[in-house]
Amino acid sequence: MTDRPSFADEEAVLRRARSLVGKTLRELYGAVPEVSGKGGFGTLLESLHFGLAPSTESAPDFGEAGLELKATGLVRERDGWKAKERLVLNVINYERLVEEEEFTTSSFYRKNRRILLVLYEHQSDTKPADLRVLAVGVVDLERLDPAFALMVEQDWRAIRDAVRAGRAHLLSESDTFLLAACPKGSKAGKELRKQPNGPPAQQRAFSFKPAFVSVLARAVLDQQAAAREHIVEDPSELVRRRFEEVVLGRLNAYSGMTVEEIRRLVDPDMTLSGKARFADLTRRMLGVRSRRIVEFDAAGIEVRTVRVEGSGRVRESASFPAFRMRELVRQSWRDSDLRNQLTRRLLFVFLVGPKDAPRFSHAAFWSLTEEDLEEARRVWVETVRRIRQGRVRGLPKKSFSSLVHVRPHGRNSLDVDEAPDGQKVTKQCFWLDSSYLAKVYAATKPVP
DNA sequence: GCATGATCATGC
DNA sequence: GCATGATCATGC
Repeated sequence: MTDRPSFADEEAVLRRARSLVGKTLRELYGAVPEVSGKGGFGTLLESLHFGLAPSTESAPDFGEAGLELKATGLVRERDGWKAKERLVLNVINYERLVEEEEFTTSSFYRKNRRILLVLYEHQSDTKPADLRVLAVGVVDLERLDPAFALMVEQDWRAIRDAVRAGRAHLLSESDTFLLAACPKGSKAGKELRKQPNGPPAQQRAFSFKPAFVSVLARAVLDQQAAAREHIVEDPSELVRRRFEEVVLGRLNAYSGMTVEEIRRLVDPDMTLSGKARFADLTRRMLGVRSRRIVEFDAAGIEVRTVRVEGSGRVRESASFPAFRMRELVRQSWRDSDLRNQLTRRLLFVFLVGPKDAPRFSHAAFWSLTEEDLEEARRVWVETVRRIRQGRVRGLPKKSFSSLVHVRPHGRNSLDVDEAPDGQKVTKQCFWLDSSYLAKVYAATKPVP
């Protein structure tokens, strides 16, 4: 039994929630119990502000209003607020999940259909009671962008089917797009739970992936980015096919065609000029023109167009956005922009042949392995070390790693970044090595 | 042929 | 006006 205050309805809960906006818990409640660590803010919020006892019930926190309370930290980025982390929802009961047939009657859906989202500004080295609430709002799965609702449902099915197949222990967060099965528990592998058709698996919870939380948060903040296009114009398409099939199907329809043939089909008016011309073409193959794609933003998908020479060799490495050295040295690997980029799902589009007239080969989704990430960490750590030492003209180059290296990425040599010690060098970024791209090409190339 | 440094065209 | 995605240019 839990001791629950009764909020008569949604409006009563929301009134209570809105009184938080712009404040910290210490401002509202004075001396508060000392809590720390992850979830500290959420724990205080439940007990102090809403009078909820800790609960592991399968029903939402506010039964009458049908609202599940969740808090999430945001950080301010150049182009708006971004979620600091994934939003962890209910723990997955593998044995129950495999029995579930319909999404809308699932325990996940019943618990999380409507979430009361409390957004606070994340500050490192700040006690939970001193974090400031930015906004509150309701995230209702039924009222989301219809494509999102269907993508969440598809992700739920993918996770369920993996558990049905006895693969709960192999679930990875990169298997899905918006909703993931994330490890949950003290230390990886320590908290094992039974799964019906396979070996004991680490405890996992359903979670919204960070990019999706950012989208949800910006909707609550009413700061949705403008001028964005959908890949899926008719959401019913997602009733029949999985999102990745829609994306790959759309691209792979052009397999074997030259870029000129594709250009005539997708947009005869476009000129194939500029260094990013094949990336421009890729967007039109997907049916959009804008660089901002709603579904890709929400799923954190990064598209990279890669040209492969006839021999299977890739000449150019793939760049990531330029970094600022002063920001880089303040980050930890765990929270770094590079790790964030590399744990996203990558969508590679391979063009084969001479640079003036290549043919589209195929497109494939790709995720880096834990081993790859460990190598990226090594490069990142060394980069930070050298910047701190003032060796900003000698950052890890291609010969340092066959996965990731550092190279200039400015508009020209006058486009500079300032090191912590004041030295100025051309803006730099991390690059994913061309030899790695060649490996991905070989691994994903369809067998003729 | 390759590593490294520099830059282009576009769109946000 | 700048970031972005990608290619170009140079020198060994």
